[in-house]
Amino acid sequence: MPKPYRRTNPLALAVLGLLRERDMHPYEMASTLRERHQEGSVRLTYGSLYTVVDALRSHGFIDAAGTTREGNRPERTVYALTDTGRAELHDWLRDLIAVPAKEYPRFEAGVALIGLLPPDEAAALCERRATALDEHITALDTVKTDLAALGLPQLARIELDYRQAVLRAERDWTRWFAEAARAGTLGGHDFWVDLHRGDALGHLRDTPPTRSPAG
Amino acid sequence: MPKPYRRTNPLALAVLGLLRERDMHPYEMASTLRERHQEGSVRLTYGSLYTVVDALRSHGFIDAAGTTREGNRPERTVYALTDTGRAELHDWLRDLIAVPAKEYPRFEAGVALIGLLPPDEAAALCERRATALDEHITALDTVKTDLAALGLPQLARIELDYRQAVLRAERDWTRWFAEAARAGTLGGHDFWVDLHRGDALGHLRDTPPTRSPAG
DNA sequence: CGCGCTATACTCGTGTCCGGATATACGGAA
DNA sequence: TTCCGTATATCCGGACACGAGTATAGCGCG
Repeated sequence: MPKPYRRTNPLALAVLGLLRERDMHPYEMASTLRERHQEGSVRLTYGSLYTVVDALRSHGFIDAAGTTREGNRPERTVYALTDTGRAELHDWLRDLIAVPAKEYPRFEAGVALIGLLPPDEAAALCERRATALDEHITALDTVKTDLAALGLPQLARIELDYRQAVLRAERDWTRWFAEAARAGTLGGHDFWVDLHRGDALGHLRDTPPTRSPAG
Repeated sequence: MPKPYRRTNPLALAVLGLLRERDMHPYEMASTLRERHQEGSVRLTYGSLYTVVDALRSHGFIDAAGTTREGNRPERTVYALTDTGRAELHDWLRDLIAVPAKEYPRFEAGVALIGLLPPDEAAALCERRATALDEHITALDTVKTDLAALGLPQLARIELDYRQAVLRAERDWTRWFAEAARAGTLGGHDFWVDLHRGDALGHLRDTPPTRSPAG
């Protein structure tokens, strides 16, 4: 009774996707992912890669297809996709796309506590963030034109379009918030200001009145 | 030489934020977070909570302020924020807001591999997702009006505004993609269709021509 | 008045993640 | 020739996450 596979690390999905094309050894998977700029959408670390490959093997989704050795280099184990592995890939992918999973972006945790900082500092930090996001977005533009120059069609770099769309929304919201915090137009602004009165040194108050600024 | 704190789990940030208000024992932190609907922006599980609290203590950010016991219930350890803890909270929060961290949303990994599914199936799945996102967004609307009815100002639920803004962008992109996939207007569409010719049963091809549809 | 349900308050074990260490090969410069 | 940086290829240990388990308390209901 092998316990069901938990589909945690998306790197495992990428591995299945690669093996659908051809047999590979782990290091080759990593280089191929890098070559295709997939490390932008899937977190890739060697430690995780070998853990994940082993988990997939123990669940029967991939098979060791043999080992090779070149000279005195460490032995390489080449893996191949099994039929259940192919089914798993298909199934996982469908699920990933059709059903939005709850994500916990770090910035959202920060926003929930942003009342702990004084309004003008919060605004300044958000402006910094918005600028950084702008740079990120234009950087993705150059990546896109680079890949287009290599002859890759839009479909082959579609996740960049997605990322840009989300980044733009993030930037717009952040900039809106910075302006609203400066202008004092947010509901609860007076309370926010009161909380940080006499907070010139920038450290946080000891005992806020009644309830948290964020709750 | 205590190794530097790595600021991994945002739950630790939330814990520091709570202790800034008043001393608490872990279970109380959990209930307070739930009460304030913060579990929407910070992942909260008991296992992690106790791990995180212990890590914060071992780094000197919080202190055991004493233990209490009611009747024969298990002993409760109450924690208090230290000065370094207060500084850490402030610093972490500033960093979280000003510097966008690379995130790896699961959907992006799926989008990168979406060429592995035939166009019409991909479109159908994306439409399902877009509908689910619509429901999510309206659900957040009711949460917002509920909290407003309780007298909480906008600032106290600002992270809901943020989440909605991002969800809307996600939904719009997803719907745009579904339509483009159906209409065949994406760059590389012919190639995409060819890949899945004769794929009526929905399983994936064995050997795709030359290169992956996503690479 | 005893039965089951929910709330309180942790604890533990297993699985996962990942930074850094290890070891060889190879090409070019000094 | 030897040194050094980079590419090849994997593994290990410890930190981390979290579901599931444990145990008591209190309350409502028949």
